[in-house]
Amino acid sequence: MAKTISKAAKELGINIETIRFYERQKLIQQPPKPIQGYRQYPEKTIERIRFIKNAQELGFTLNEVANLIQLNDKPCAQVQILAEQKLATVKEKIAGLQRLESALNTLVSQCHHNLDDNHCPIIDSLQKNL
Amino acid sequence: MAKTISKAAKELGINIETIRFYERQKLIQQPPKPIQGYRQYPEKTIERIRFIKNAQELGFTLNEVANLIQLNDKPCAQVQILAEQKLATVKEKIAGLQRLESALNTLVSQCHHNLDDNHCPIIDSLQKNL
DNA sequence: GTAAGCTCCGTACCACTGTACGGTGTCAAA
DNA sequence: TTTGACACCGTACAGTGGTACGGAGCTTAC
Repeated sequence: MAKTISKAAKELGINIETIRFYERQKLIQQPPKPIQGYRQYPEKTIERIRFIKNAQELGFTLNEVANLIQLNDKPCAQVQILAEQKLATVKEKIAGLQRLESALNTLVSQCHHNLDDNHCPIIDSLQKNL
Repeated sequence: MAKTISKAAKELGINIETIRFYERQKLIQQPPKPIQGYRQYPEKTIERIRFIKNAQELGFTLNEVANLIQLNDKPCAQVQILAEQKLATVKEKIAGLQRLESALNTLVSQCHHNLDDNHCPIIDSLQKNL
């Protein structure tokens, strides 16, 4: 089940060095070095890296991911509080992105209605004081 | 009309050093140094900085802003394509965050129904593949 | 005309998120 | 048993987006 670092990296589609970096950042645990042979990365660790990558995709920094991961040692009640806080920031992020979405939508549709190809409403609007 | 760097920075609500940084990055042109006195930042330059800041708010990197600036002379259609690409990634991010939101919601409500404080459904789920 | 307060400029530094390098150890196959 | 590939480890460097500092020079107000 467990894999060497390069197999793990390949499966995850990331660089070996990234895995080592996450180890240094304490985002994942470095598997113990066996007396003989290379470190073996268990499926659990690989899943955690996938979790990190997923969270990053969603706009979480590694620091935020670390917080999420630290939920591990705490009693359920505390985990819940942290999860609720996270939920609130997720909601804020969604709201922010939705504002962005509608701003971009407006701009793009202005472009659609624009007949003068040499004059762009997006460029205009970015020059204004919002 | 033109302003010294600190007046410009103040008007824009940014740090003086940020203006200098943009000059070094060639995002704005440094006004010529007069024989006597300090550099004068014309309204056009201030507008461009506003442009940069607005574009950043919309999630464009400085590199993308540089592209946008180069598009200034180009047809609207090309600007539109860039904006649409950005729009697509924003939509993806929103969808991802909404999935996360509902996952967190589920977990939190599971916590609510959980009686054993030493065993947390959220922790269980973090071990899993998202 | 002098002090306070700007500007100028180069350089250094910051956090973040990796990536690369070089020397050495280990493994597996021919 | 030798060879080539991979692992290990520490350290250095990279790109992004700034921020800080220090020693000049210049301006403005008193």
